[in-house]
Amino acid sequence: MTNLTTVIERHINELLDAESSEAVVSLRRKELAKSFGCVPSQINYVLRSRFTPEKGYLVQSQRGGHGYIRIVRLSYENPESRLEHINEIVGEFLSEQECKKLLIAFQERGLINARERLIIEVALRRADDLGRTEFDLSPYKRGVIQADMLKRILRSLALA
Amino acid sequence: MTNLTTVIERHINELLDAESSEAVVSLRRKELAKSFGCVPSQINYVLRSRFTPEKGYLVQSQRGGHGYIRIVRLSYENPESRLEHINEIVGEFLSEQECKKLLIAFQERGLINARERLIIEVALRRADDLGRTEFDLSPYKRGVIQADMLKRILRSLALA
DNA sequence: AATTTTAAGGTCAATGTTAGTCAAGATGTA
DNA sequence: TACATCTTGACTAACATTGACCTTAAAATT
Repeated sequence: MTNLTTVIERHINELLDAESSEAVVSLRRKELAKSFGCVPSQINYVLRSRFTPEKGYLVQSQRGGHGYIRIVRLSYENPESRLEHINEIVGEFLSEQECKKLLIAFQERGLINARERLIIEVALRRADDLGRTEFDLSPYKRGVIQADMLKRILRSLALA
Repeated sequence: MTNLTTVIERHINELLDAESSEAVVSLRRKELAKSFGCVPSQINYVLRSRFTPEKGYLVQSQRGGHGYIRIVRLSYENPESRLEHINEIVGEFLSEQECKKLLIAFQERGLINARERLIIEVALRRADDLGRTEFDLSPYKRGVIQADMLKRILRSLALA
């Protein structure tokens, strides 16, 4: 028994997979909620928590009569857009938890595999540990170093 | 009478061994703790001390309803068994050039691939750069840090 | 054309259910 | 003894679900 949010997430992903060309899907919030037996705002929660930019999605919507929710799965095919995307989602500072989340998301998107994730986690952990135990850096400064190192690694992969 | 942490560690490893294909296991923290008659946070201690990326494990978790802890084992072989060999090859100190040579050799032996080598090079170079520009470390000290980080990464991959 | 009605979607706060953190104390070990 | 490792529990943070109330856009009416 998995949670509803994940079930709805999978359903939307199936719809996207079925779109051979564009990977865009349009939904009616109320209908989707009804078919899963939940309140409409649950759909917003699914979108907010699962179809985020760092997971590679764009969400557009319109209210009123003939309203809709449109979900786009972005591909970032050319190196330029991948670099831009990486800079955008990693940002200037990353906590250890945020780092892990991002790496998991990247693995789920197929941008890195498990071994690569392992290497990156070990390197970042060591850098963080050195910063804490050897150089007495503040959590913020360490977060900046982590974000910086992660960006460099991801950028090098994006161009490879 | 061995300690609880080790007992729980063995239990999780048995669960991983039972997974024939992918060594992945999902747990409920509270249930596991209950079955061993300990507080839930003991499970976190087991994970933090025994299932680290340095030992070849990746841990993901989710809180809230239907929460879980998922453990992935990437290297079956106990990294400790090959530790001396890695220590011997890498040594206590590594110049940037020696690093590159070593990584190329590893790639040629098929122990890592081009992407993995790239990740490692970027991480080591960044660590070296930080040591030089931010902390004014001597070349020797930086070489020690590089060697240390490389050894940790190689151990995590349980390379030959 | 302006106003009202209707039909969408959005926001937010309350609640319940997990897991994580941290530090103090207990136990084991050199 | 001194140091490291283990154990515990109080407190914190994150995630999921729900519903009351808000905003927007199109259609209908005046």
